[in-house]
Amino acid sequence: MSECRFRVEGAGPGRGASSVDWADELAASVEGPQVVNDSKTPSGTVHVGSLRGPVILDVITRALRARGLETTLLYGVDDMDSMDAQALLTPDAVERYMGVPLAHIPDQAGDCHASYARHHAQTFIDVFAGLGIHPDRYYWMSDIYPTGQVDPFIRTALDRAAVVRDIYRRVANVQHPDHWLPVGIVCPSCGRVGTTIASDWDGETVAVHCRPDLVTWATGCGWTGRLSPFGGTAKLPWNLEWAAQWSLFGVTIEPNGKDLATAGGSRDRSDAIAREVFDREPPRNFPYEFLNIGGKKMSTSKGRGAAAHRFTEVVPPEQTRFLFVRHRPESVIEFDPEGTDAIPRLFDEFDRLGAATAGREVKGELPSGHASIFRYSLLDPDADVEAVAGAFRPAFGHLALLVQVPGVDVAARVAAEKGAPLTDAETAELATRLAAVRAWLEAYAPDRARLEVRRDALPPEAAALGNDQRGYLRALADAAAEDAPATGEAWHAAIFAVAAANGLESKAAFNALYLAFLGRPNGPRAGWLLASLDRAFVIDRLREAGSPVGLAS
RNA sequence: GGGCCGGUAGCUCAACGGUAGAGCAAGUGACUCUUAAUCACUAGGUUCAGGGUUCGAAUCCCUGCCGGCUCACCA
Repeated sequence: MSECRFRVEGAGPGRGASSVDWADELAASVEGPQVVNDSKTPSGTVHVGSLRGPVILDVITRALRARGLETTLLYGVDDMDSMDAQALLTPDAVERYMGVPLAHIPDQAGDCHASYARHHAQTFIDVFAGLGIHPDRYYWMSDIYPTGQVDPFIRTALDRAAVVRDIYRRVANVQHPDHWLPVGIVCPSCGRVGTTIASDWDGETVAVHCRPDLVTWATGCGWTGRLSPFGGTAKLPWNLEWAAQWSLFGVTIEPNGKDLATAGGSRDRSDAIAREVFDREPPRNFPYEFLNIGGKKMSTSKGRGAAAHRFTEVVPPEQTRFLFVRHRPESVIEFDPEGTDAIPRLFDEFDRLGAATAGREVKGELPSGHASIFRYSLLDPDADVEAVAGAFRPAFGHLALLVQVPGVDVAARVAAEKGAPLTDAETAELATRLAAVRAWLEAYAPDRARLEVRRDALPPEAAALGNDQRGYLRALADAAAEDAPATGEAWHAAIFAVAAANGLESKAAFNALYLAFLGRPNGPRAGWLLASLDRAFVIDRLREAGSPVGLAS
């Protein structure tokens, strides 16, 4: 099954190209109306990496339209492909449905979808929509075949079967038997398509045998007979189906992932079939690389790289788009969100390019084409880029700290940082980021990003406290016992007052407090942190941490 | 075995024929001071190796090494 298929010919973007120049260069190199196409087998969960193709597709479409070219974006669902992975089926369904077209398998989730294929296609359609990717039309091969639109291509493929076999042998080094025909009949007895083999084309019908041993992953029922391959009783094998789609829909540009782009791979075969069997020049190709997680291919079974819908819960749409847009398509993207600050950095870089796009001065060098990168990352293709870029965006890392401090009015703090009330758009952006921050802390954040008051016992890290700091903590405990500070401000004042009275630098004072309560040398606003805790606990902990060396437990 | 991408500072990457640079991390200091903030400064590189082309190579060519993905059955 394909991850997804997509790739620009001759040229991915050349070296030295600006980061989004690849899309603009492609747009500049074509003339007339364009049809951009991709299709996917709806076989299961969508990984984050499989979003790269759709994002590239969408950026290309936007670039073409920006140039004023009439452009249609198509997305196909190859739901006549047969089920070939047991793991995707519930155990009781394996026997019955292996080898059956995905469109003919009941929805395993039992949530009202018409079929297995519809269920899974819907999940990725939803994810696309969330990323601002809206194909002009989705087409379903299970709908297309019964209309008879594919029949002319099936007929041509059968008439030129020898040419097809030759292409397979020549281009892909795959040797089919001389009687093999390039068509997959849906068995009228058991409904499987992956187990049938057709032969003896007489111009109207083919001989069909549903073989128990044709493939290892499914068992045919043994049916034999003759059938017409038209009107939905059959499907073309993948490489021919692909080429037929190009002719059927007039596709002019079709990117594809590098799994298909390899020499002798699917794209080469389909290109040859388009030229030699269907007499049509294949669309412009545009190969793109994958997304690796921690140097490895992503895989949910290895716990790496979440499913797309889960990833997008943490990384909002525009940052997800940005992740893909800012790298050239032919470069592998290395991204490891697990236990790293990769996600906060992604936000920081997005914000930096936004600030630069708004004309503000930013630190560091900017990638070439940074304004385009920012623009193509936005959800709305018609957004007012200047206005969006100029909006205030609180730093992800800072929010991650604020949300963990009890009693903080985050919105007020953010407005204070901005120095002005937030606009409606900024308030909405803040809400989005807060949700992302919470999800990140829950799912990906490294431990060092998490704050936790060590209520159960004095953190071992507190052993590093110096005697001056211990004295300070004891003095603060005494002061707190006497004055009973109740508010963050009162605690704050007490922290400074006691530090001054003990001749301790405030930096060392805060350091002592963080070690005593959090087991780390820094943290959130200490006065407010202490005020949020039970006072008796605070005083006990101050005394415990303040015990002279040797007496501390 | 074939194809593609890559190997530049601790990490992520940029320079793509003209003096090797950023961000983050690290270190120092400042802010009469909350601190994962901000600011200033510092340090850190035989650009994987070896040949070649060139006035000049991280960059172009060849060879090799290393890493990753991918294809070779189906889709």
